[in-house]
Amino acid sequence: MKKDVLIKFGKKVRNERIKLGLSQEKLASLAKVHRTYIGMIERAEKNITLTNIEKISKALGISTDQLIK
Amino acid sequence: MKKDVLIKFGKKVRNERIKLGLSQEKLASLAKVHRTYIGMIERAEKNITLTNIEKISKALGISTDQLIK
DNA sequence: CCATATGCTAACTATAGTATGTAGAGGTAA
DNA sequence: TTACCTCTACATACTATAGTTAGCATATGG
Repeated sequence: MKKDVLIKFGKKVRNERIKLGLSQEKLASLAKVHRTYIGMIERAEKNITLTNIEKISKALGISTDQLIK
Repeated sequence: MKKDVLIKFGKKVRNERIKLGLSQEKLASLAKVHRTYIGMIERAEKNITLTNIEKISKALGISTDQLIK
């Protein structure tokens, strides 16, 4: 029931986060979203909206389309 | 209060839709979403989720990241 | 006149996003 | 061992809003 597009996105977020040596909590505060929300996104449990995709991509320092691709 | 990222996305959708000569209704049925929803997206009135971004990009025949960029 | 396309409102249902708390894994140190 | 950390998974409940649907308006073209 988990959508491929969400799984792929979650993996991308986790990879980029770890690459930067950030904890979920650090990334959350950078992106100004809740701590547990980052975990949910990485586990593909939530269907993220475009504005939050943008927030997270900025926090990760990469372009939005790069994070989707 | 409308977010830039949503305005940009809406314009992109409208441009691609018109380029293909599709009405909002035709695009909606291709993407399997409601007619008025396409209008709302193009007018940046809704904060679209990743799964719907994918639906619409597929209906438009372009990649998801292309539609975001 | 009629048909097609779009904007817009309003109401509703489903779910995104927030927040708290608990538990467990892994590391470090005494 | 035991006692702390830090990080993450996960459950739960709540609030905000995404997404659905119907209806009515206006514009344009046949």
